[in-house]
Amino acid sequence: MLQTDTKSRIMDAAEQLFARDGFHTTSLRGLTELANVNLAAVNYHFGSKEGLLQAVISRRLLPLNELRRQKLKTVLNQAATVGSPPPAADLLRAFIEPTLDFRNSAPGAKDFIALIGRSLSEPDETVRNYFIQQILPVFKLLFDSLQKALPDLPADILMARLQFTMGAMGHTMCSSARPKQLIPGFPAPLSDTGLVADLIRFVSAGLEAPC
Amino acid sequence: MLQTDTKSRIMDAAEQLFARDGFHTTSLRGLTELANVNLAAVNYHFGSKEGLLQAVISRRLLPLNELRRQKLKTVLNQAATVGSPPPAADLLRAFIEPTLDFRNSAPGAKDFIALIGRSLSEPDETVRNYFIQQILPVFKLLFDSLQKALPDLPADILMARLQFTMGAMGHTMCSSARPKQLIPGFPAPLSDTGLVADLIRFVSAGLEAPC
DNA sequence: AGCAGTTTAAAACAAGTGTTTAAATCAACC
DNA sequence: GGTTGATTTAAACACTTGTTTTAAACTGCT
Repeated sequence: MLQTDTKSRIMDAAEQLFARDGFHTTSLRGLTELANVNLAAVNYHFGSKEGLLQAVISRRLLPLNELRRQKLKTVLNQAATVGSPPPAADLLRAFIEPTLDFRNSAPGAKDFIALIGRSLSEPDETVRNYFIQQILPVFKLLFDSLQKALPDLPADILMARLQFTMGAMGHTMCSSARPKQLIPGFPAPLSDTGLVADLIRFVSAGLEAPC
Repeated sequence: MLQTDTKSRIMDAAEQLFARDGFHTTSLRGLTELANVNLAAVNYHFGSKEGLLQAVISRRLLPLNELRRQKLKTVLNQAATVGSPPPAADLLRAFIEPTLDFRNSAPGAKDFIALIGRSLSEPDETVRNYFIQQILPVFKLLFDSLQKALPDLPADILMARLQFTMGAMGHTMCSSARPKQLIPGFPAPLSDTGLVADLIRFVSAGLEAPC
């Protein structure tokens, strides 16, 4: 067999279609056709469509969050040796930048980032719940670290601003995965790397704004 | 007949359900049951489910965008009389604040804001296209005004930061419509008015960040 | 060879979807 | 009061969905 195994082909196709069309809109018939597998293979390997979703999310989110955690720890350790609070911008970079690096790590990773970016505002709780459940620990680490970085910022305002940050991040991630269409009268969008670099500047300034 | 007319009842129910469950996930059977009308009434009055969506969006978005346009013009006129460029924060407030005022203007308006907030990142183009089409003129006005307010900021970076802004705004709008669930370890969220006030501070600082 | 785990194939299942139809009902007007 | 047009009703249509079932074929391993 030259192709990858059935299970992987299903997950790759799912990642692509869930990201492009959404979870509910994607039909197993279209999915299995794209993956070149039999319709029944999904239920055989993953139990259900929802089981497939969970597998698709876990496959990429676990290593991504682990990468975030490591980078956050590095920033915290560096600050601890110097004896000063960690810079907020460095913490945000540690959380955001892996998302970009990650997108180029695997062929389907870009689709995946769009999927979770969208899940933040999705009406359906299926995707969002799996996502939140997996990101919560590292998000908590980010939150606690930022409280040390910005001790004068009230906790509820920090929380609100992190929500803005997640919104900006999610929106950017999933619209940069869409085919870019020039809107007449507006400038061409930045490159992906430029976009993320400026996103970090944007949210850093926003987080440190007076209140 | 004590109740409002059929057409309005359908639109009210649609607004509520499209916002809560999404456009595709909402079935006409559940919708017409909630509205207390016959199943066929939707196709009779609006031609199709999509026609209903378009009507729901236009009903609220047209006056909302008109309000935004007026407020923007006011800021621009005030700046013109003084002879100085308009302050970026005032422009953003003129664009963002009507969204909040609007939410309290009608019983279903809060649902509606969640609907368009979500549409920004929705995979399906149906909702997003109607939304973008209607908001584009006033968005262009905001963009041009901000270029005057921040003449040193390159156009493509301004565009990117407005994208961040829309992301933060949309995410905030549609998650504040969701039933708030306390997450253990995190502070309780701000009130709606407090959230919008801080959103304006957040994006103002972000827009004016050095680049 | 033989066994177990996989994969395919085709079909059917039960349920849900938007839309259409034709008859019934209602309201208003001459 | 009867007629016309708009509206409502219940039923059916054509189609798609996720899932299950049955059987057959293929895989790698001892």
